[in-house]
Amino acid sequence: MGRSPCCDKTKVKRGPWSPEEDTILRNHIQNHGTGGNWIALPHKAGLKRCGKSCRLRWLNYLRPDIKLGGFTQEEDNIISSLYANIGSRWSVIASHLQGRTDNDVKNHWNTKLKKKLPSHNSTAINTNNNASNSAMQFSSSVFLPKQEVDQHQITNNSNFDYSIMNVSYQQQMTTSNSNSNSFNNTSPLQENQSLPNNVFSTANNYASWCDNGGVMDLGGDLMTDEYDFGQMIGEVANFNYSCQLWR
DNA sequence: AACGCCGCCAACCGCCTGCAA
DNA sequence: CTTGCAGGCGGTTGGCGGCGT
Repeated sequence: MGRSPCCDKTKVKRGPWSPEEDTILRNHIQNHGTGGNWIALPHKAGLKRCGKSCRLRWLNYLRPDIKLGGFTQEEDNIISSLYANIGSRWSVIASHLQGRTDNDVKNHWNTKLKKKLPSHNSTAINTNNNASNSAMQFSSSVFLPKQEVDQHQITNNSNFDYSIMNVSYQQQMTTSNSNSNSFNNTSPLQENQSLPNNVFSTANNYASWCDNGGVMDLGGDLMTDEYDFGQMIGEVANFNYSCQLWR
């Protein structure tokens, strides 16, 4: 038995939005908000559209903070890094890019970045579907290609200090297993001077972490009382790794 | 000029998740 | 605890425009 549709497809308009429809939707949301109910919104606004279609149109196109135009090299780097780290979690990736939507990021990846990907790098790109014992799995569902990074470290003399990952990984596992002893807010960078300070500059994660007083905002994964070493270290490692391969 | 191919991207589809009843 | 609904999300599609022949 299939799922019932969210609206009667025969009674709603589909296809591209007209400027008039955009104006109606924009005005309605700016004057009344979404009302917390997208399904009811088109009826209230006088639109013959499915509620989901209205939501998508607003989020991907009409929102005032939408950033239009091409992606910068820095944005490309962030997308590539995060994709290597967490796979196709486009909403999470988009949350790291001011004014970009998940649809934007997804389209950009599929049409541009995926083609730039070196073929030999294909095995290094993790999705959450191919995690295995050879990958490091963190509590935040981030999978790190340990062997790939390890091997790359050995063969390419990358300046990434992998030892810091081991320390942080063990701390993370210990904490999650014992369900106690929250992390203090000491940056791993402060504990290990061998990691270049500029390693975070592109992704801005370390800066964000400092700015937030040790709180890491990773889209939907807001860490509050404790620092998510696993996720951050995973991002750093993969960022370095993907940057090396990118060259 | 006409046609076909291809890339881009807006929009749709359907599954998953969270939450309220 | 179960069920149903709405929102959120990622995968996919289809239309359009640019470009080459």
